Amino acid sequence: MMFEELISLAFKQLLLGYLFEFNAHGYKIMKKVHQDFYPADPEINEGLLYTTLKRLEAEGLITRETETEDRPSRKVIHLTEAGRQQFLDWLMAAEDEDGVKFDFFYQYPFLERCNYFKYLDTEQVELLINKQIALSGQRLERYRAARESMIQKGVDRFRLAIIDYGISSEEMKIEWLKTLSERSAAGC
Amino acid sequence: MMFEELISLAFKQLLLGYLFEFNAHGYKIMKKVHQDFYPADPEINEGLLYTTLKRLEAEGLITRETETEDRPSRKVIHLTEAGRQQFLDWLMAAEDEDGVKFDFFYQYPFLERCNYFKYLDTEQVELLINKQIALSGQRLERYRAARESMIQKGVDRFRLAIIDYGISSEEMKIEWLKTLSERSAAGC
DNA sequence: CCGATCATGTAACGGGTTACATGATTTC
DNA sequence: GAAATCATGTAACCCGTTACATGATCGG
Repeated sequence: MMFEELISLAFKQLLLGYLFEFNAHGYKIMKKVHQDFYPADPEINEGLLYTTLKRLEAEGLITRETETEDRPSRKVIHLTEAGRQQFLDWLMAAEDEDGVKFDFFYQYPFLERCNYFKYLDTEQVELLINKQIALSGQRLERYRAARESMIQKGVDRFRLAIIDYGISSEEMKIEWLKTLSERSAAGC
Repeated sequence: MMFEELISLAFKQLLLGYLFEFNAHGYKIMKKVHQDFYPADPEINEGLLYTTLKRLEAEGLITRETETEDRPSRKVIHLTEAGRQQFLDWLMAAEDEDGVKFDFFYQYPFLERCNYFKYLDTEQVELLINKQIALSGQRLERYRAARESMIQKGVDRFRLAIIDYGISSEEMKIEWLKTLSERSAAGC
């Protein structure tokens, strides 16, 4: 069968996760992905979706059956046992390192700019920092609202913990940005 | 000239940043990138480097002059005025949002797994959490060591702030992981 | 002189984005 | 019957990875 060492990549894993929880057809998944991650409404990205589904089918991780009863003829997807197993293997894997030395550097794009702030004058730096504080504040609001709606929907404690991570992360950023602002002002 | 809306992507921007600070040839940059980001010693990735340099030259952001004096014939790179300007434009840009709703979700791969922890039993979850705590602890040590060497090298306060962000980030993660562990244990 | 390092490059391939094509069904 | 939405797909392109090719020079 030979697909054991196909490294589980981002989108593929996302699909397996969705399909582990419910059976659906492509369009439905697309809608849900965008509802979960994107605020935009054109609901694009059929490209990756259908090509990845084709690949998953070829790898024997899913099956797709055309539903002729429903008029627009959708293809209902089912996880195969191999697919289920591969998802669980990923879930229980303890390793997720990829060898990058300072991964946090890429996690927050602002840091890339910060790297060169010595070439800017204090006012410009102050402006950029304040912009970031505002952005983090906006994200905090969004995350807190999301947390509330998650509680009302009754999501499990692990998923709630994820949004808590997001909140802590933004709070930490804001604190760090304020310290940075002080340090920047003090150094001239 | 027409290259104004070429969105500045990760590696391209990294190169412009390096070249803003010093003139160098490809091989030297490659060494430095790996020294800064990768612990491995095979020092691979010529592919992206030289193709990107070619692209930057075609875009008029750099010039390359072959140094015939030095024997292995290196090509010394210089940022053009357009290149310098594009770097500064990026540096002073206040926007870095890309529309992803919960970007932090992708920032920490563990969260993707956490999303499905309700399907695992408490011991397995505990195991995975402890592994993450250990990993964060290792990173913390590395970052703190890096901070010390940065101080000794006399890097500017903004670059020091970047490593401080990394340290805060890992400390926050560890705290969050411990809370998660408690919550996980309490829920059964 | 042999291996390590310096130095520059090409080619194949991968996931992901963007844009387009197609057609059925629902809604107004 | 026109517009919106449902539903599936292809094709071109881009960044980045992996692997390979080439050759000069330096240290043992």
